[in-house]
Amino acid sequence: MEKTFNPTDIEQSLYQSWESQGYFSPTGEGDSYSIAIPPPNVTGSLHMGHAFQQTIMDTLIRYQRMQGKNTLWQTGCDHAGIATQMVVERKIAAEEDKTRHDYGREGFIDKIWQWKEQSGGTIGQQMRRLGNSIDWSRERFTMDDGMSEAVQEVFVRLFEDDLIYRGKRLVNWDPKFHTAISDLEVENKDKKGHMWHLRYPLANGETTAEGKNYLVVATTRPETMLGDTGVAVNPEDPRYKDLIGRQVLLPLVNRLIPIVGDEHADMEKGTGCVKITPAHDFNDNEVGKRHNLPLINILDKDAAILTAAEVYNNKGEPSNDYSTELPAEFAGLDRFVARKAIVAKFDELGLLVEVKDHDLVAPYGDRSGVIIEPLLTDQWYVRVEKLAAPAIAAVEDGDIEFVPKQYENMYFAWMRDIQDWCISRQLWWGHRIPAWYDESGKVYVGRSEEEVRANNDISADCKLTQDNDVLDTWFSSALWTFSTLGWPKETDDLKTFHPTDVLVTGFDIIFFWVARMIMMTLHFNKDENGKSQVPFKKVYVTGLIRDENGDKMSKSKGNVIDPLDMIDGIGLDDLLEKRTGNMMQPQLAKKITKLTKKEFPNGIEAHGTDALRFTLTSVATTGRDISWDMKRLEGYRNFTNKLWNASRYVIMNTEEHDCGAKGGDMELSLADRWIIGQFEQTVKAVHEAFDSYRFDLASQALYEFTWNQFCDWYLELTKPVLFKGNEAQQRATRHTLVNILESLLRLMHPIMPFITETIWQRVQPLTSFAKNGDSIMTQAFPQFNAQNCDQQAIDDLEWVKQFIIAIRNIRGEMDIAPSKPLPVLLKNVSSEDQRRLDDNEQFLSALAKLESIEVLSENEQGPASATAVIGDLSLLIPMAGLIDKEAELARLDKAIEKLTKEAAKVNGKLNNENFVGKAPAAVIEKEKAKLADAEIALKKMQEQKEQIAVL
RNA sequence: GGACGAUUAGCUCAGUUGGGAGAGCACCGCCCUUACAAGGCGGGGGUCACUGGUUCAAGCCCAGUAUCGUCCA
Repeated sequence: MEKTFNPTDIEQSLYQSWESQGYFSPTGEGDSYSIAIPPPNVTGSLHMGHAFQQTIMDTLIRYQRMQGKNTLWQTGCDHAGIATQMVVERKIAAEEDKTRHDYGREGFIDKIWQWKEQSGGTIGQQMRRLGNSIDWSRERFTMDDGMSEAVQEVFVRLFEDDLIYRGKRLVNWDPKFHTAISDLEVENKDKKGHMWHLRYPLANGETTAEGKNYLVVATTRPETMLGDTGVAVNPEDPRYKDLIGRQVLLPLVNRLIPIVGDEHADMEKGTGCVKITPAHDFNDNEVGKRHNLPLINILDKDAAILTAAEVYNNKGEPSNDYSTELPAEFAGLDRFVARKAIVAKFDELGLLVEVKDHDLVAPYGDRSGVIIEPLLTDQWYVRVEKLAAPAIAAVEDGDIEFVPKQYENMYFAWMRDIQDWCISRQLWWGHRIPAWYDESGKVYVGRSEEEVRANNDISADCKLTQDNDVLDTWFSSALWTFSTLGWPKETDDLKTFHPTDVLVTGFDIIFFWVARMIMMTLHFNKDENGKSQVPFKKVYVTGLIRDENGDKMSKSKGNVIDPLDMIDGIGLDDLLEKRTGNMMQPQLAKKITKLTKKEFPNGIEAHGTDALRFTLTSVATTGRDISWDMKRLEGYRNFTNKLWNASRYVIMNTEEHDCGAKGGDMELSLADRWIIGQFEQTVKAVHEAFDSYRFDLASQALYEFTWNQFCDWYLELTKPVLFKGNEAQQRATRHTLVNILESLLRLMHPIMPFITETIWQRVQPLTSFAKNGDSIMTQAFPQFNAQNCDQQAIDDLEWVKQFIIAIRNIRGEMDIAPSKPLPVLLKNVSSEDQRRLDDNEQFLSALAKLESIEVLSENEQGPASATAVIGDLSLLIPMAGLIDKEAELARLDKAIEKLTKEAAKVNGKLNNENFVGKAPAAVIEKEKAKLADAEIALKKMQEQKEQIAVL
């Protein structure tokens, strides 16, 4: 074996061999266990969130597979409507200087499919680098035929159940992409802006309580005044309440609009008067509904001012309530240009009262980056209320459990205040809405034009046109768990693998996706008893990985770390190119370069997949945010190297020898019996951790055992046996070495697949383990066996450890070289001590590097010595020529002080009548023992101090 | 303004019916000892944000305060 672990040498070829042998597919035997991957975006590339969640999924899958389950990890991509369309539009613009309109709808969609064939597999290749044991043969795509059929079926059935409707409503309009987007795709950001105070003259000679013939409205969006259909004042407001029911004459358009009394107008804020624009503001829309105000749309799809307004009544029907006339001078102006022009006009007319600085929250499209415009458009909606009720119940009743539990609150909060879901998108890439319109605009929904004609008796000469819009990508994602398994067909896969066992995802998409999946699945899937099926029994919610400063990783911040760069390493220049090349905002490049150079002056070293995975599991705590720490990754890379070298030691000492696999006399040492028990405890801890989704605790238990028990103690303890023991002792120790290591590799395999497989191939043949197949992947996971825990061995070895540590401590404190063998004298040796001494002299001598061990007779004082205490036993190392008097006195003082404090604390407790009277007996006993130990040690230390002091 | 979460060692974080305050990294000292210097051995370091309460006993339970974060308005 090489002296250092070199992950790049082994990972790729191992993965290919696993994949080609079909180890990732369900075996068809045993109870089933399935996980549906949250489908990554087809345009995406692997980021830390993917690496994190997929590592956890793979760990679960490998763990369950090794426990004999029929495991399926279902994968695939989602078609990512806007994102994909953008990618291909940018590509044809750059390469051919064409727009999608040059291609036309069908041609453009073909173009996207071509792109998908060529580039859509990127993320899949990257996922392989993580070691994911995914059944690639079942990979799905939300736009493939089967899933499209499922989407269509769901749409039609929901429509038939009156759970889908079409309506004219205010939506989040993205003026760049010309599509509606959902609330969840809107990012609200704090922004510095202004509050304009505009004078609106009162009509019919009315005056305010103060005698003014106008109202002053405060607004952050003056340009929308062209669409105002009312002014709201607070009904309690003494300044204005008498004006409720009167009118103002809207400047520039000379529209008479009513003054309404509404709580929405806050007396404390602004001027207390709020202009109401129901067609361009969500709050105003609500106010408008309450007061039956018409809606006037003044913006086109680019969010530029219309030549003529569109007037609707509050049912969304065209109306003649107001003139559609708008001032010609603003027509065609972009909303922000129009804002300036309108403010200037108000100023010119003497109607601009003042402009104040104002902090506001502006909605941005999360992909386009432009400010979202609330716009009145025809859209399709899912009526969610009815679907939400059973989805809430499923979690309340425990059919679905969130881990950690606290996320259920988040889920309930959202579900109980849920809005209808706008599912139409004005895009070309996606599932086209299966709805057709006749020439009068009447809508028909069906699986095909033929079905629509047949079901509705529409003759062939009547022209039908299909809806131009497509469905929100999340609509198809909501069907993910069951559509990937073949729904609407009743497949064996559905019977075997649905409901899935667990969903692993981030809390940021509980609303987007998790909740919608629950609603859709419950509605469309029933078990054999007719009970609704959940999509998954558990939702394991991971934290969000942030950068080392706790900031969200994003391309624009330039703080993204590519998981593959941590696996393979990357030079500074390449990293800079990656972070600053092809940026949306090139002006940030300089800042990002500086930041990157500071953070990674030498680029990123290679750490290998196993170290990355181990790090990811070890940060999988119950918290919500995880600050990524490169140092931690480095630490775990060192850990893989430690495991590698420990294995190297084991193999060097066993490979050419008799390890007892075929029998032969074996005499287990104390260390052998002890490590076997320690391993058993670790097995137990790992099972508990996996079963409770505490991956951090699992990796901690593995780390602790491997490094601090197996390497630091056990391997050292095998050396005296292997160098000096008899044949039976050597055979027993070799047997323990190879078998513990072999089992440990299986125990670690779910988290670190590559290194464990590589070493296992070398070690397993040396053991008596009866393997099942040629890969560690298909072996049985270790199970806890209480019979392997030998308490006597644990206690004895604990004593041995204490003995050795005590000597080492004196060495360290006294600056005695580790290479210098020391004589040790023992006082107060009990029969138990004597037994332990007799059994373990070799261990003690070797690990504490002792020259001799001598037991003093009862009344023998011994020479001036540095002393350590283990219970009643005193260890003495003669000072002669080795130890400085003052240094030893100082060391004793330090120890005495520590013990005195402890004794005083415990004493205080035991002298408290209330404590002695009320605390459980076991607790009191423990305290008493603690006090006794401290007092004995203290006494000995003090005696020792006196003895040395007189020298 | 509302809801939720956080506050424990220099940093990143564990701490599961209340009973010994922990890990990794960083730090200090010694050491190239035949698995490993990506290492070994030893060591230092915390008023568990603050105030009050419950309890024999509080990092943990309760109430309040402060600061930070996320989402919503």
